[in-house]
Amino acid sequence: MVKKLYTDLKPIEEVFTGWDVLTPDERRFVKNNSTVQYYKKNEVIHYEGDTPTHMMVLANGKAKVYKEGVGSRTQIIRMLKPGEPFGYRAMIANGTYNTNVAAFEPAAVYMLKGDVFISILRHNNAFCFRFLEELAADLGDSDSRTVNLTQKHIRGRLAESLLFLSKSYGMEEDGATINIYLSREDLANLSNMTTSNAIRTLSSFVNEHIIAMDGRKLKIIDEEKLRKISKMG
Amino acid sequence: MVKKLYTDLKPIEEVFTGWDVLTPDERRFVKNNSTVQYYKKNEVIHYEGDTPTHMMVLANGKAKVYKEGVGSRTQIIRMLKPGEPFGYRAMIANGTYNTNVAAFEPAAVYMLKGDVFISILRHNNAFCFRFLEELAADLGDSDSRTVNLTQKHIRGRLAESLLFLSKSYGMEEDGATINIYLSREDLANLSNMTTSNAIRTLSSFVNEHIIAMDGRKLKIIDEEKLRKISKMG
DNA sequence: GCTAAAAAATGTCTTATAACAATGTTTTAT
DNA sequence: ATAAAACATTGTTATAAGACATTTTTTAGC
Repeated sequence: MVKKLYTDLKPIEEVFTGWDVLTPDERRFVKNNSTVQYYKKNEVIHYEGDTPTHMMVLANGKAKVYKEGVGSRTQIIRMLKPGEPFGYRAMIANGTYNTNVAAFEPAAVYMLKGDVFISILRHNNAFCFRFLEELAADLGDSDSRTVNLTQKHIRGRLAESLLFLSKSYGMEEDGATINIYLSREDLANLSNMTTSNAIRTLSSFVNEHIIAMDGRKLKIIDEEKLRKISKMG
Repeated sequence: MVKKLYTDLKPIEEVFTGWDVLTPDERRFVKNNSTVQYYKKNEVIHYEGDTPTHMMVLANGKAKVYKEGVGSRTQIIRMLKPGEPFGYRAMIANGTYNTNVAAFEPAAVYMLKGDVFISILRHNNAFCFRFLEELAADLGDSDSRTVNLTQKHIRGRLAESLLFLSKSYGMEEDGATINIYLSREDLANLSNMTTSNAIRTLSSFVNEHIIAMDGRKLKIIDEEKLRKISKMG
């Protein structure tokens, strides 16, 4: 099983497009200083407060970036899919991790030594610019997210999460089932609400024929309506 | 008056430390492609949705970065003080402005042509890295802010805002009065609450001898208690 | 396959905070 | 100096969403 994963895994230079701009030497440097780590379902990849040591790229699986707030309430900040880099922000900012990251499902993570990553950032301008773009996009998203989570009402927040998940992870073959299966609790933590309210609101959406549910499988029936609810707040 | 401002103004290379890493040629390039714009109290510097044309640095005055959310509710995302760059995130992300920026008080803004800014980013690695650090720090702040604004209760959010303002803008000579005078509405928009509730909560803090008020002048009496309230939520 | 544990579902009750309204106070403009 | 507008204050009411409790269903471990 683990062996199968090893052979299935695309090499680090292929999963993440950011390496495109590296010289052959730099590529070798990256390859020689990278390892793969495997994580079980629900296993934590790094904790808030820890000192970052590696720049990471999710090779496969799905993961959540989250923060524990007041009174052990959890807020999911961002979600990761294969090919996405993470864990590097803290290193660049020269601080500790600001968030936790955990795998939703069995995951493989490429880990590039921190000093190697920083060294390339400092020498290869195109590579540096590439990450500048990445952070610029993330910051815009984060600011929007702040406003959406604070101002929208429950229905709007949940509708937004469903649209986000479907856009981010895509649909299954039927073209309607969202290609990620979250627990109600995770869905609640993504949408800033209690688990009970996530369940209740999902049920309302089913009654209103906006979505269909089969356990954790969520199918979007009326995307237009969902979009409207998300927009209205 | 305007003339006085002109002569008082430090040159663009001095207000913002990011230029340190430029070559003499680049410095000249920046100087030759920069202008100064003056804004009146409450004047908007740029709007959400506009296409960015310049990288800007607040030369003097104070400004707010904010978003209009659902039902014309406003959320202040960030506040600017002299020497801080802004308006460049959208340019790097190759999109439109995600936020509005407006001056709290009469302000002077250095404006560097966008293509010049991008060109230097793409050629000077140290300069690029400098902005990478800037964005990395801002993203960490934004993520924390999301959680604080969604999970803390009203008192916690207001306490946090007061601590933030005092740290960010400093104190007056008395060592206690916060060196920025915000309207109740702005304070509310910074703290994600209605104006009425900002006023009510400020009054409670006064009754509890945590702060003292004199119009818009806010004096922190018991910082320890404020910190505790902010932490507890 | 059975038991224990975790997750989902639902109901009821409470409360924090927004919404609305009315009045007093300070700025600003002329 | 005066009127108008903006801002601050306070009270009352309504409600969205959390807290808590209970039951049902699903999942995981042995």
